[in-house]
Amino acid sequence: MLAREFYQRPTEVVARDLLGKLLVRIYAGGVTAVRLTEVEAYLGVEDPACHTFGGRRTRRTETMWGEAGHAYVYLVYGMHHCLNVVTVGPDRPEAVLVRGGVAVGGLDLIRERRGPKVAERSLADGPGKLCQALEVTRDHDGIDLCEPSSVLRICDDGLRVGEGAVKRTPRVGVDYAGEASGWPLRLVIDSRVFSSSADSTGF
DNA sequence: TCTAGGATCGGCT
DNA sequence: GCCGATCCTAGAT
Repeated sequence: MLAREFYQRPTEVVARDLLGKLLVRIYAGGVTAVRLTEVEAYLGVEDPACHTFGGRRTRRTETMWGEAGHAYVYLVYGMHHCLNVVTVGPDRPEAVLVRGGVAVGGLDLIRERRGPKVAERSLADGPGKLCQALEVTRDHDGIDLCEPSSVLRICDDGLRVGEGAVKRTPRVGVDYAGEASGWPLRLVIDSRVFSSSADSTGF
């Protein structure tokens, strides 16, 4: 399990280092896990795309104003949840949006949540899908990812993601943010590198 | 109170 | 590629 210090670093560094890590969900029915392949950095009060831009502090965003290493979960479009991890520290309301990953553990349980017809690579390749796959809801807003008993945690299993494997692009769905919508704060790695047939070049 | 719009997804063309 | 679903949040009145 990643320690608090991991999250207390600059948001872009945390985002970069989250790629390849395991997001693990522990619940009554078992354990599921997703390896993270897509994240976005949201840089707080100076970032027009961020929920806390300009110092906005509301009931929804309260978790972002707290300690690093906690989960910030909110509802978008009235029906999908989005999971973020809070970074930096108190009164620096920044976060990394977890946009997608590859299901690697508890596949049967994930399929129960996502449906039997969904292609394996599509089980968690979007922020809403990932939350559905791991049964993450607003009930988890504010939980501590560093607490040993936490039902949601992020682990390092030793996989190393080489710099050459990381692609940087503008963030998705933030056209309203003007110039900031073009900032290259979305980080992705090719999920195919995790298939058994791929070689490990670049890692 | 009221209202506009959203850090998405899946089905249909 | 387009479009509707669906409801909460934030900001305005």
